[in-house]
This record gives sequence, C-alpha cells and structure tokens, in this order.
Amino acid sequence: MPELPEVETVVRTLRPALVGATLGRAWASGLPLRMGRRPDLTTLRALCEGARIRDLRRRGKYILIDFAPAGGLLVHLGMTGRLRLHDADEPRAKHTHAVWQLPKSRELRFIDPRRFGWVAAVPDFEALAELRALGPDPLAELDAAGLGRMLAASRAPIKSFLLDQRRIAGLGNIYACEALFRARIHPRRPARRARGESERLLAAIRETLEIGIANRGTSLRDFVDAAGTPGRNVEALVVYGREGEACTVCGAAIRRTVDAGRSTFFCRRCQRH
DNA sequence: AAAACACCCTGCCTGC
DNA sequence: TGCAGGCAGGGTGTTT
Repeated sequence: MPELPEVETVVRTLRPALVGATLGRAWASGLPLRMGRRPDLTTLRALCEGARIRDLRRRGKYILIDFAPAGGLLVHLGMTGRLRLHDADEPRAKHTHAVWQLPKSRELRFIDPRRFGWVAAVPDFEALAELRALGPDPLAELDAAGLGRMLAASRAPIKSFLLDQRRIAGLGNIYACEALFRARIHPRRPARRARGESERLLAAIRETLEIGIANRGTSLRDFVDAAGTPGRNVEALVVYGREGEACTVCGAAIRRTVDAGRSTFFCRRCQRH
C-alpha cells in the first residue's frame, strides 16, 4: 500500500541509480491501467528514448522523474505498483506494464498486478491537472496554522479529511489511522472540531510519516523498494491491522470499523470523539 | 457544495 | 483438493 513513506523510499532508492542516466528503448504492455486508461506508447517513446534524467522527486504519492532540459516521467504506484531496477536479462515478472532500458544492461520496470497505478511521459509536470490538484505536502509545506484553517472549513470526518489528497498530499489509510491515534483524535470526529488541535495533529502526522520513512516503508503484503527490499515499518504500527490487540497506551482492545469501504483502526479510550 | 458511494483490478485468504 | 466469495485500498467519476 504505497503511501508517502513508501513512495519516498522508492524515490530515494532510485535516485542514485537514475540521476544522470540516459534512457534507452521504452516499452509498454498496452493494457489499461488506472481508470481503464492506457499509457500512450507513442508519447512514451518519443519523450523517454534518449532522455537524460536530471532528478527524481516525490509529490504526494506521485513519483516524478525529471528529464533534462524539460518534461519527464510520471509514475503512480496505486495499490500494488512497483518501480524496480533489474538486470535486462532477468525475466520480466508477470504484470510488467512498462520497461525503460538503462545503461549497463539494466532496466527500470513498472510492475502492477491490479493496474490501479499510472505511468505517463509528460512534456511539462506543471501543466498536469492531477498534480495541480494536490494539497500541500505534510512534511515540506504544511504548517499548523494552515492546517487549522483547512480543518475549520470542513465538516467531513477527520479521517476522510486526511485521506483527501486535495487537502493534504501523501496520507493513505494506514498512516491516517496511525496519525489519528498519535494525535488522540477519534477518526469520526468532524474535522472542524479538531481545529484547536492542529498543532498536535500536524506533529502526529509528521512523526508517523518520518518513522515510516526511517523504516523504509510498511510492507503488509507486497511493498518493496526499487531494489526489491521490503520495509520494516509494520512493527512500528500501533493501531493499523491490530484489531483486538491491547492499545499500547491504555491496554484497551483496538477497534476496527469500516468507513467508506475502508478499514479504520483506533482506540476508543485514547481517541476522543 | 461537499460528502458518500461505486468502480477499476488481481492475489490472497477463508470456509465449505 | 477446488472453488466461490470477501477483502485489501490507490484514485476518480457519479450520485446524494
């Protein structure tokens, strides 16, 4: 489940291997990915082949691979997407949907069984609607006063608020649950009634994400970094996936509810409604 | 207008 | 042992 820490881990693993490299031949499976859309192979080849990679960045849960002098490659891992470095002679895994040749007989591969991810070569990242729509990055841009203003303007349950990428970019189900536990806020509390706790909430979000990054991501099922190494953050999760276990703070049983089709884990005693 | 819901997809797990 | 059914939750388009 790639969220901000997993995407950041992939970017950090890929950066030393890709910066300065020139891309060779590009290939795509032709199968539809997110929303039934197919990556455009013509554009992919036209923009990628011969392009020199200037830098890698993360924007929310998106991976941006910058070309010199302009444009680049946009990748979203969706639920099960992987961006991996391989030797060119390694057999391609099932569900490989895009491949870019690299120097020294290496390859960058996008593998995504469920095809919720996305890959596109773009002439200009700044023009992309999906990036423009993203809210501030909780680690880099967001401040407590700004978060307080956003909270005050929303009646949505705080958990839905945190999952909305237009408000804050990068949180998913796991880290939203974890951050709310750390902030001691009940997931169903209306956002506006948490406006007085924006400082604590922001601190909780940052701690949660920073621990996730330090542990190189949460590998519940299938997340691995670009080298194929799973993250260690499952051990650091205090509520997510721990229904029935004792709360690490008060000992009460961790509860699970389903909101908008998504599991929510929380401690009824520690997290105030 | 904002919030809730349905949908895309495959692998894995459970229960018969 | 096989198979059906439920679940996982990324984003987005549609409905309420």
